[in-house]
Amino acid sequence: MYVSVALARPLESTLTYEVPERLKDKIKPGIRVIVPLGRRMETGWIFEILEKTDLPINIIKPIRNVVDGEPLFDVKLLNFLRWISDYYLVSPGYVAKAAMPPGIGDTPEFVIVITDKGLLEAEKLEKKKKLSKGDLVLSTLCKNHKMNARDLDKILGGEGALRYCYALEKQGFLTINQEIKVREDYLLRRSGSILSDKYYENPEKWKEACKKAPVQMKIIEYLEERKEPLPDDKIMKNLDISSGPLAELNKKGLIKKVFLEQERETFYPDYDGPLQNLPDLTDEQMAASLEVLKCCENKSHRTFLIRGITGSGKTEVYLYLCHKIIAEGKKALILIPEISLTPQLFRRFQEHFAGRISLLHSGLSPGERFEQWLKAKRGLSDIVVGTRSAVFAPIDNLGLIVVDEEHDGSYKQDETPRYNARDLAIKRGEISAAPVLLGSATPAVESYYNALQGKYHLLELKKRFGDQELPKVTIVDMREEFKRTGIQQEISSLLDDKIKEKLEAGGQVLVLINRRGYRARLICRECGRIVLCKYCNVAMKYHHTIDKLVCHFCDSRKSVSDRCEYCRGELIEFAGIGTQRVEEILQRDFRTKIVMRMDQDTTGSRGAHYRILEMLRHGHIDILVGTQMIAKGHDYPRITLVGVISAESILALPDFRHSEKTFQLLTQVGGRAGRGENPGEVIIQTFAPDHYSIRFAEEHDYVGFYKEEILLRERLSYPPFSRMAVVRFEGKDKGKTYSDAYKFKQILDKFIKTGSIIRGPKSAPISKLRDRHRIQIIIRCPSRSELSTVLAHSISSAHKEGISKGGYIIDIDPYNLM
DNA sequence: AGCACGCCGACT
DNA sequence: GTCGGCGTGCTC
Repeated sequence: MYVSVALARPLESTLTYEVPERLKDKIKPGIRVIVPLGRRMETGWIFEILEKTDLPINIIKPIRNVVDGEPLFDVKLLNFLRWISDYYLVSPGYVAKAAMPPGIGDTPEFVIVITDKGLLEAEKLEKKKKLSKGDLVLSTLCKNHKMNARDLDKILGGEGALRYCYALEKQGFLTINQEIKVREDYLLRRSGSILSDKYYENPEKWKEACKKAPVQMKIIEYLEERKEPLPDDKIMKNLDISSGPLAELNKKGLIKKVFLEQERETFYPDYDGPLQNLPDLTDEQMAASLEVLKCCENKSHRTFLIRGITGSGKTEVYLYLCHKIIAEGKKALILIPEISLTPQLFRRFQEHFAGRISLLHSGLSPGERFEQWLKAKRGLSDIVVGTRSAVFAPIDNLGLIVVDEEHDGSYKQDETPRYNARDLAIKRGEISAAPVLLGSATPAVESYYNALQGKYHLLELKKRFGDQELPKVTIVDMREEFKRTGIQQEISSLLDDKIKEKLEAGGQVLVLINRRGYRARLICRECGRIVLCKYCNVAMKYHHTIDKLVCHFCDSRKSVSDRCEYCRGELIEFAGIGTQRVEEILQRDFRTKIVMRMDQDTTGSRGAHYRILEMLRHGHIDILVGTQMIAKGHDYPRITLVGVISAESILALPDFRHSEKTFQLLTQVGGRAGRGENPGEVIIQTFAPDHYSIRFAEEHDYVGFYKEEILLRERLSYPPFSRMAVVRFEGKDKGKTYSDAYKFKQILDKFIKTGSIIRGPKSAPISKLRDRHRIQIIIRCPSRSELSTVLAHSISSAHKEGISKGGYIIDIDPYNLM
């Protein structure tokens, strides 16, 4: 009997191990095992049980041990993980690791033991005057015969003691073993006590014996009364004692130690109001819901895209559907971009399903997260709400998956395994035969395109809840403003006036600044155009050292002129302005008002987002200045004005989605205005008022925007029209083949099948490949040793590396990397 | 990833 | 010799 085991190492596939007789009945798919890998031990996940194997028998090693009593992943989830591994070309073990709740882990440890021969050798050292590092290791071990590698490092000061140990092991002076400490308790259990049989055999005798120890007596009486095992910490707390007497009773054998299941206090504010039932839906909402339910009846999987304008009440649709599918005994998974930014959504779910929700996100401690994971695993939650990693939540009988704000970039995981939780959600829905709902006011271009193509079913909510009007949007042309005043102002006179007006009327104001404006892009003061790469349509960065503009996508270069090539206007360096600065200006202009700032600096601590938003809600803030984080879906009725400081700033990012992101941000932040009785207004200040992303946002014309953007993408072969492998070949490869070239080729093959695309400047050695296989060539990598570094830093920092030798570099998922 | 092993150059 | 710094190959 064999098993295929996924290991959290960069291996292309699972490895095969033999199952020893003694472990046979403990083996099931989804269970973790400890296996030898090279000279070390690793924890891996059983993916499959195999009757036989084609591998030569002599290379197969046996499983050392079994970690779990029951599978962590069911078969559907395992298939899901396998698919991800294949699709994103990552090691299956990495995927399994990502799907694990944290805090369940195991720590491998090297243990070094000195041999008799080693002891003899160490004696000789005393005569030696100067000791080498190896000698030091030996003499240290002579004092403590058994040590782990970390402690050895500590004593010797520095790292790498193991290296000397290997040499010494060869000489037979010591042995190196590896042990994995498995946490039996999983964090979920804590130690408890119950009176032992020894006590019950003769209680009176023992009570007598404990007379002189009143505290022990107290414990015995307490345990007798309860007749069930009690957690030690609870006993200690309730009787107000320390652990001493408990240990003493244990020593006498009067109590028995047991493991108990951890009960944990809920960590989020509990909702104790009345539970709400089916929400009242508008005709539009009802029509959308029924479409989805129809799909549920047929048990067919289908992906829906709900395009609902801001304030149209997508949440009601989610809630309605959740009620319906729960009534059928099924469960729902709700994915949200970032919990800290959307406390309101979670609260809505609590109002309906309190007590039956699991909440999973990275802001929780490992223990809290594990608790929530376990609750879902045991089927105690009808609803799981969570951020991207919650797409792996252990839910049996899934009846619905919702991806709220599906366009949001935080669904992308940009560390290995790289994935987009939105796409995974669709796949998971397919595997579970559950409908998937993507919801957004501003869908990703790819999603919208998929809907137009009929791949997703498009549902639209065109009316705002309670017949609120969409805010009136006004663009302030900052070039005019500059010409008129002669000075570069942060706040235009119109915005200033409007703030005054709205505050006087008792409203609140949001001011959005995209802080990521660098000084190193060039913008025309006349026409507002930013210098873009002619191949890639992304902003080029100005490099002072070479006095040239460089494209961070294709590395093409361009000399700098003082004048704009379209209108001969003066080119200036694009200067981003900070939130702090704007906060100061506004505070100066509106002395009596309360101005607050919300950005990375002011929301560093846990719960800071929530605090600021609560202040806003309770009216303790008049003007809130912030970065994109203020744009996310909260709903504050008193906000009547939204100001955007420099709408074009995103356009200066080297990102082919810059137009899309601009349109989305403007639409989203504009949607914050006028959620109450008073209509809202939006003032957009910009140097590029004619840019289509800004123009269509002003007109609330999303169809127009998507049309334009899709045309552009088609022309430039960007997603959704291509899948791109990001590959760079630089210089000669000196006849050497890097082992990663193989990997590269694999990926290449994959992309040939899926139809990739080429663009970018010519690069001789690979041009043939490019013509044949249509690959975009982007990153350069000097050598394999820097491959991981370069990958980790992704495109932009790859350019900082000095380039000498040839090499290949790869990163495969365009949605993730880009 | 992380370890083993080999090669090389710097320094006793 | 010894030590440390790369570069490369391999893990059932």
